[in-house]
Amino acid sequence: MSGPQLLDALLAITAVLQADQERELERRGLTVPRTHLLWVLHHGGPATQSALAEAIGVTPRYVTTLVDALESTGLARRTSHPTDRRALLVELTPRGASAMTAMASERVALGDALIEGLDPHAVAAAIQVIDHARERLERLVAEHERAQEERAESS
Amino acid sequence: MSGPQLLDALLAITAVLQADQERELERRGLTVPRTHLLWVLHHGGPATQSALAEAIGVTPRYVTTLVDALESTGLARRTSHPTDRRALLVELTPRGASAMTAMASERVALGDALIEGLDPHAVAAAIQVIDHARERLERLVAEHERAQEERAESS
DNA sequence: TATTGTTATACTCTATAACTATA
DNA sequence: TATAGTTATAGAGTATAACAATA
Repeated sequence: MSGPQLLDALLAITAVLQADQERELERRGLTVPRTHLLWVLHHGGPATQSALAEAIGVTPRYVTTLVDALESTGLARRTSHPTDRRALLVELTPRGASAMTAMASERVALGDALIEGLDPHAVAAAIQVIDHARERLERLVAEHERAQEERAESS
Repeated sequence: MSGPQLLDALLAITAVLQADQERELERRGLTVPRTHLLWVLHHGGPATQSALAEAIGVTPRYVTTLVDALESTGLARRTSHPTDRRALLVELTPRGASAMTAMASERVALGDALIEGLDPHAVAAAIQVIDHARERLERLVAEHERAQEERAESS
């Protein structure tokens, strides 16, 4: 009975979060996948384009496009790989690094703002419910995929 | 302290939900905005393209593209408006209607699956926390927008 | 032979501007 | 004059396939 309600509540806040995020990115001249790539560089340091493709879950070809865009706006740059002459290392420029630092602290501020006026215990309990639901969902998805693979094999 | 953790938990489950949804849509040969349009037709009945543009928050031009795609896959169709010869009414085909019915019940099943093993009271409390956070967020966004408009006016 | 990145191509999402038919 | 929808065009997101240089 309350499961669908939880789903509705999650989808509703998700929609607002995404709209807000997109507005913030637009203000900085960024897009979602470009920001995702910068985020990976911010946390993991310089990386090859293949590694970035793997990390953000897109094709290597699309990483080329993303890095082109980030280079042209001065947020990242390509440097040569020290040992593998096929590969390129992508790294943040100082401007890219400071943009990521600013976004990280804005995100913490947003998180704090979200729970203003709420009992910390209630928030902690809600986090547990959400995490539990996510784990259930991940297991369901994994089962679906396994079932589909079996169907594909048998056909 | 726990605000950013709540945000993280929400973003994490959101990512899984979206990935799951996209896989489901792909299985049916649908896309997110096309499904959104079908959903509006399912709940509100036949509508003009302008009304649909308003309802799903895209330009009228893009509704043309979406309806073209839905017509070519046999899920929706255009009919003439009874009184306004400029306008077209878009409606679900029987196939479109049954696809929407199936998706609605799948969504309820997903909601139920999410909370398996959880105390209903805990779920209800979590829903309250999420709704509260959404309302806070909506207010913040509205304030931001007002502030930006003022800045735009004064410049 | 396998891997890194790029050129070529294509489809979906989405917008603005200009236009046609009708109100 | 205003509105409903379409043609024209463009940029972003994203994929596959073919290819070059290097390992």
